Amino acid sequence: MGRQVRVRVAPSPTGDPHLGTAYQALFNCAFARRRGGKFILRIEDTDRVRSSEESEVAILESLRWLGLSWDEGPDIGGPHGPYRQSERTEIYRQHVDRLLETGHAYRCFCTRERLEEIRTRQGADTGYDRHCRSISSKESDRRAAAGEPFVVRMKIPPEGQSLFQDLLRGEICKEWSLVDDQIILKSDGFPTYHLAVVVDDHLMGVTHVIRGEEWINSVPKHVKLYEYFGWELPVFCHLPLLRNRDKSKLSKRKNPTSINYYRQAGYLPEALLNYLGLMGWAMPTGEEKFTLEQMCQNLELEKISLGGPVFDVAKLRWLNGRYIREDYAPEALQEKLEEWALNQERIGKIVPLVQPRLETLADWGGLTTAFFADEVSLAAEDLKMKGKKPEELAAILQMLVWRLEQQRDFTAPALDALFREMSQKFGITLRDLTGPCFVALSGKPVWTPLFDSMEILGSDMVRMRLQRAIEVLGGISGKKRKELDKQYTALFGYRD
RNA sequence: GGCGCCAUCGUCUAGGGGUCUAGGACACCGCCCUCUCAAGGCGGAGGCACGGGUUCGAUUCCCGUUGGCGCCA
Repeated sequence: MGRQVRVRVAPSPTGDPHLGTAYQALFNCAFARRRGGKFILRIEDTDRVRSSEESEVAILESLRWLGLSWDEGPDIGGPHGPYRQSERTEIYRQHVDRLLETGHAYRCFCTRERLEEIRTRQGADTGYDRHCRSISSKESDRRAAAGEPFVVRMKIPPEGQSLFQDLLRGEICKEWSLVDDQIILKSDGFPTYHLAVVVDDHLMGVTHVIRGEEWINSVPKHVKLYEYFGWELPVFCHLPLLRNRDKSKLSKRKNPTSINYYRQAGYLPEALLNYLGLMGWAMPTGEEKFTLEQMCQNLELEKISLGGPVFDVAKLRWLNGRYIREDYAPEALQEKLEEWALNQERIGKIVPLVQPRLETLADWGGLTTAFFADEVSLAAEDLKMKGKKPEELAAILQMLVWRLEQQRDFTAPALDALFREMSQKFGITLRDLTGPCFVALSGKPVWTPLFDSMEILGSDMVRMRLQRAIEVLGGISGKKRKELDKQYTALFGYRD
């Protein structure tokens, strides 16, 4: 039992802080503590287009809110930094050079056109044809020096099979002939996930790679890289994926996945974390309510069950209720409520919005419930847009949700501009567009000013309520969604 | 489509060759408590996907089928 246990969670800062990240973080963190090891937080921001600092900040913030803490990370540093992949490009480049020198990797100069041609010619099943693998290193150096753009690919054995052990699943076997010569360095000089994860995990001394099941298929490549570098393998442990009610991978279309949403919706961090701990795992006693501390004392990775657990909000609500009932004296609960939303700051923002609409002070209650609620009750007949059928309205709302997902500045003036732009592009009036939004967000056609109200509600709650309105309108089929996606791209550019 | 992973009540799970008449929790239903509703207590309905092996005996082990999910395209 030589080395100290070191584990990590490695989120990509490309969007809202996701429940899945919290889930992985929880099991990694608990395992590290159980074994007296270290838990590392690393930011995987090699996707320069999609990564943002706001997202990174939001992720760290929400993990902290949940009560998770890490021993090393971009915010607190540590002996194996930097902990942000974008700051480690030089390290990756050196490692790629090393593979190039030892002949385990090669430069690929193929153009996008050529790659597409291969794809159409060979059909979907086979990947890259290894065309550039035969270029001599002298020739390769010359072309690179001449400034020709290239990516670097790792060499995969043409035949045989890859065998590796997964802590939970035992031996896993995969034919090499089915594995592509994976790109490890992109043309922009940034590494791909596969290289970065291996280099970082090794350099950071990671002993156990505990992550989502979605990565199982890429383990052979990783194992090969460890071999090429001559490094000791970590233990691989692939956890099941959180699921929607229909068993598909948890997604924001079908469930709120943003941790911020749960915070806004009045869930307690300890309850949410506890609930995540119930996904795939159970206390030896069977007790369902437990603290992070108790989980740390009892976690056995081997006991994790592998069927993908469905994230069931109803049970989360019940657990949350137990915490509220059992762990808070009325005074403490009052403090919680203040911390949540019943505070001067939030109420101070709402007062000016309702003042023109109050005839008595008591009108406050009816006018402001939507600010202190999770879902609002919706009547389908109130959700309508002049001259549009329900499914057309649903489509417009869907594109609005997509547009809002990309909106970082969620202040009233910015939302004002966004709505004007959208209504113009849809060829409808601003009023046409805002009408159904009042209903979707407040449950009623009449409310406080939309953009200011949206700012107060926050992006996560707004999107969740719009999403729900779309469902009330009958939802959007898979086929329709694809069409909409195209239409959206034409109007607003790529999303995600 | 190819490959990989997975499979206990609707959902989360316990169990793992005989103790299983398969245990608990959420949700559901009924009763009790009670000024209502919750909460709480008691009870009910509800599950080992299917087919072959192995075995004296499989829900538990092996193989196949089916189904689900994921990854790649």
